[in-house]
Amino acid sequence: MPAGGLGPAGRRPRQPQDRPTRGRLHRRHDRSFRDRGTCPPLRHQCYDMTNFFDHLATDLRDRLARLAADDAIPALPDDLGNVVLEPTRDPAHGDVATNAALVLAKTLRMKPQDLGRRIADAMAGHPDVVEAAVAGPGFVNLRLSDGFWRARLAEILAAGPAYGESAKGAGVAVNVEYVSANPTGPLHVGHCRGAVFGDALAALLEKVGHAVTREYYINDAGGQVDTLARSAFLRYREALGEDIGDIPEGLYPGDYLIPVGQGLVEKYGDRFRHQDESVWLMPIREFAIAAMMAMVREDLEALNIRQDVFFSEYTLHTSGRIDEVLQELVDRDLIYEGVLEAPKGKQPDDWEPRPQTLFRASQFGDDTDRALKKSNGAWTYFAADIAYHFDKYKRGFNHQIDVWGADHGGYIKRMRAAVTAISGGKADLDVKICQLVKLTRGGEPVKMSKRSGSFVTLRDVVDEVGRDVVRFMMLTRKNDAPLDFDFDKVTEQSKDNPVFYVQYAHARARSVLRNAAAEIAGMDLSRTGLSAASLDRIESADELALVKQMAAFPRLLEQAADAHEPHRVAFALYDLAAAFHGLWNKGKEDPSLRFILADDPVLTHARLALLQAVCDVIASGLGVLGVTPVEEMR
RNA sequence: GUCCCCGUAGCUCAGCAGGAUAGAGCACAGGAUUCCUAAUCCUGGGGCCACUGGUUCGAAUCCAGUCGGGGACACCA
Repeated sequence: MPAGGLGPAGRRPRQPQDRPTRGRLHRRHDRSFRDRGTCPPLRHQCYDMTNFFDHLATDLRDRLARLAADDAIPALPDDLGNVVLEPTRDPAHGDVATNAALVLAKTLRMKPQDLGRRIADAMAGHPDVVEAAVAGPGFVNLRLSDGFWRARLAEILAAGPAYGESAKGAGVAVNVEYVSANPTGPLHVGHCRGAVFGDALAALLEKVGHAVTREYYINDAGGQVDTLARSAFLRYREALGEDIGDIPEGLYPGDYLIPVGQGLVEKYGDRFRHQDESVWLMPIREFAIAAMMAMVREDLEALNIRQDVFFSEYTLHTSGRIDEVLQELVDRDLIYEGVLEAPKGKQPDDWEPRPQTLFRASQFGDDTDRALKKSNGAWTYFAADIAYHFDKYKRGFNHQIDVWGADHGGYIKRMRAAVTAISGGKADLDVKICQLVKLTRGGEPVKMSKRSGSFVTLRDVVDEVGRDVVRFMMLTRKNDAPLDFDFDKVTEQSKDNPVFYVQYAHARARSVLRNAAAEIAGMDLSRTGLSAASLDRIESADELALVKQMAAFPRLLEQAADAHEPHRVAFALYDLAAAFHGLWNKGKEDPSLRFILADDPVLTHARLALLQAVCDVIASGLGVLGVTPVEEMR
């Protein structure tokens, strides 16, 4: 959809984000993923080797069951759903804590403190637990042995940048549909955010074991592509030597259509020049859409995005698929002819009560029923979208995510309603909304682009600041929060700039490893060599804190994936970078904390292993975001 | 009028499935460099988590309502 007043005459220009992305919202209480039925009540039961919280949680549950079996505590309830084992916020409370005693106290009719003491005693039997204590209102705090943490460090080194991959998703198929911009012009910044978000989310879901399909819905039916065809026809006449003057209101003025006009001349000569629109509209439309989609793919390629499926809306109309799915809804009495009430408040001037073909969306949580046919008899966009989501369902996607622009928020309920209806409640749809990107340069708003005729294109941004910067920056805010993007700031080499900050941490660590290789002869700095280092020499509190932080990374990935929030990965990397920079600078005050110690090659080797692990975790996280870790800053 | 999102430090924002004393950056004040990149780090002041009620062992977090900001509201895509 065009931005900046290019919409069909008489309509309010749409937001820069026409109908871009689409996706799935999964509010915290939306339990679609959690209730897959594959996990027993206690959280994170389906565990993976790298998420040690799972191991401990399993162990906790076993020990609770044993306590009950030994009559040390009353019988447990079936559902331990609220019992969690999580990292402590304050290191003074140990490494991990469980609320088991607080949650179970009431049903077991015990005082939280008493229950907590039994749990603590039981957990003290775990070989890695060096301290188990009841604290506060009844938390059980556990401190884990240094050896336990060193084992996690070894795991990171063994996994490398693959660290954090898990089987939690169990190969369950998820369809992520994103970008889905109308094929009427180049992608703009709004699409850019949705593109990066969707792609990172897809990668995140893959990382935790889902079978992900990345998809793009081509809106190649309807009035906008006709407008595109007319705009291309104008450029066609121009390519034939006509002076077309200014582009009339209502047509797309962008320069990007000039080569399309030339291409049309190459293909068709002057055959259409004096023909009626009814003759040239379809062939030119087809040609122009193909050209636009080629351009869109190039733009996405610039961000390293390659989607698996490009699905044409037009084919839904021509293949009878819409009639097919709607017939199913008719059979279930979910479609009727009726008259909608006029919306209150802002009423359209041309409103007239009229019988329409309506879908009973209100039976599935929508605010009102929704129209499926336009006044001219054609299907509405929504009707086609139902068929599209039905198609996805039939292709085996019980879990669907759409990533959309902010202006499509009002469309979410009906689409979710439709997915529920067409799947008989078997499929879920989460729609993720991406808020606007505010582009600035030195604080001043940036709005125009020559190439597009109005909006700043995705290409403008990527070409100027680079793919990695764009990708990272787009994820430094939660998707539903507006994002400021300042051309000057994002390329600045300072702590202000999170991209730089994280990349610098990686580069710094790599730099030490390179220097070590040059300075210290005979040390094996290969991954296997570092894995064989004497990790028991990692013993300072700061170093172990860094290890603990990295060991929490797989869990963070799982949680970010469950919440469909890839931005959490970006924030985690920032935190890890901060911890690393902090450790680094301690070496300035206290030289014994430096990584390279000429007089202690064994300790040096161990610390270099730690350094390699930092690189691995950063690389792992950046990999999810689609950002390349750098070896050095330039 | 209805629906959705948002409201946390002066500013921009995190806050992990309800958890213990609410965090970071910027800005402000002070400090650290014979050193593996000071492109960094450390310390400090700063908070009615918009408001009111509710749920409970416990609420910034969940629920209801109020106020304030943004967005969307037949047939467009």
